[in-house]
Amino acid sequence: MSQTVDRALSILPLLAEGPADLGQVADRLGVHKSTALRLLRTLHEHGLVHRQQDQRYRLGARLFALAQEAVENLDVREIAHPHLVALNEQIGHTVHLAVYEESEVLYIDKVESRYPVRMYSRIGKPVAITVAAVAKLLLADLPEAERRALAEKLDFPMYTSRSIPNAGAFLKELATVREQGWATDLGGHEESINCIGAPIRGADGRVVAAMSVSAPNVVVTADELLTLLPLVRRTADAISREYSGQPPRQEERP
Amino acid sequence: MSQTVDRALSILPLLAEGPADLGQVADRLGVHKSTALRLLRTLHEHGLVHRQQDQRYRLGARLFALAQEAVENLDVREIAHPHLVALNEQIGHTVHLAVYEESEVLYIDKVESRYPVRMYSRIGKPVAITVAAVAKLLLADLPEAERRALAEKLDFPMYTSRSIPNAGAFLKELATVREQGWATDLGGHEESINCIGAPIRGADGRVVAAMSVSAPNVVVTADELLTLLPLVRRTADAISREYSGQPPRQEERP
DNA sequence: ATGGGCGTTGCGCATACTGCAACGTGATGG
DNA sequence: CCATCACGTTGCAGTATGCGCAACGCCCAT
Repeated sequence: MSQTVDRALSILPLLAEGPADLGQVADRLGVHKSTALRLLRTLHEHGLVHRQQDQRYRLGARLFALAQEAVENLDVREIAHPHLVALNEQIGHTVHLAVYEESEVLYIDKVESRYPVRMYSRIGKPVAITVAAVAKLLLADLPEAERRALAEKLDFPMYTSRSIPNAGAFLKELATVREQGWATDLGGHEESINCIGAPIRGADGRVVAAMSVSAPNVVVTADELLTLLPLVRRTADAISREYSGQPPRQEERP
Repeated sequence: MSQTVDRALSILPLLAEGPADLGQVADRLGVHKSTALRLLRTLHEHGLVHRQQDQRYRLGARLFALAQEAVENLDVREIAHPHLVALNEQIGHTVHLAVYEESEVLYIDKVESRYPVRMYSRIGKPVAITVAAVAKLLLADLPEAERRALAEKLDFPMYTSRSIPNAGAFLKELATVREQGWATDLGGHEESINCIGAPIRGADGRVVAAMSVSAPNVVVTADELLTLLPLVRRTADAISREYSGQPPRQEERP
């Protein structure tokens, strides 16, 4: 690898600790001042480093801009898809991916069950927001005030006898989901269908998407479905890691 | 400046647009593939670049971590102080700097008036949150739900006849402040004291602090104070630019 | 089978980076 | 008030270091 670049990049974590002047940078790099100066100049031209008027250097605005731009251009679906397919191949049931957008939860990807019995859902279609596992996961991560405001606005249709009936019960359920880090929908939308879901998180820990596995009673019981939970959570975590740009753990290739 | 580092850093904005493979990077840099490979490897070792399993490169987790760390280590007060002093020297009145923290607005810096008449305020002391100009500026930037939740919780003491009396009036005032980008307190806290304030924003546009200029009626009338508004706003903008690591505009050295 | 596209490696050459020493400047203190 | 120091900056000569080339291995598609 490149020595020059290596040295230059070593400056960044150093400046992350706090502002430093030329001498300090040169010392900690173990190079001559003039060398450090040239490196800092280059970093400066790219905006990664900012020079304050006491001449000391700190990290620059470009760093934020880059991180932000990268996040905006990140496509959860693209990253998640191979993982979802792999999971589907392993367990056979329908797998969903959903995001929260403007007070709605939308399916953005789906891998169909291998079994003949299928369920009604369509990519781009809003989710039954008061009962679906993915909806619970996404809403559970909202700031408390927003969560409460949204809960007040919602209708709570009784799709089945096990649907969540009102805002109070809903907020309580969200608290549980937030606590445990996974969610279920056991016959709350369609009497005979159960779901288990897990959240996908970005680099900052915020939930950016949620995935779920759905199966009808006739194929597996709710209890059997729940035994798949560790697998689902591991898949979601693997997607989270890859989405946030961290190296994948061993043995977790999709 | 350094050619190698220059090339390496040029890769970052390129990858911010989206994932790219080795060939694309080499082409856009105008260098041989082997060169691009070495640069990418170095970036990779520092975690700034992440390799997904289709072999393409994207920005890595370290970049996000650095950006976040940089934000945390930013000290608004340190950056703002010389600007506040310069403003005080120019206009003579008391200048305040305040931030929002855990449902409170706190003074974190103050430059005393040159005039004998002073006002009561202390660094670290919570601000009269329902009337102070700085409080309005900071609260006006909160997410709508949080703003409303906070307004409901607050008391609205009638310091003077012009104090804001209730949550409704307060939220309306915040909407105005949010709209116009500056705020006043005309005798709302102490009958004879007026304030004008402006927000200080970070790189992402969020309000990170607010500053204000205060003066008693006996020195300048409210109308006279308002003529200083452009100056205050320009100072706040200069601080914002420096805080977010952008180069200062000409003729705006503190 | 066979070709093309891709990432990777080893190597010789010269470019571009390094460290030194000297200079300018602004602050400190005797 | 000048001396001294500390710090950033500049020009330069030597060479370490990064460069492009060409060849290799691999996988996929034809």
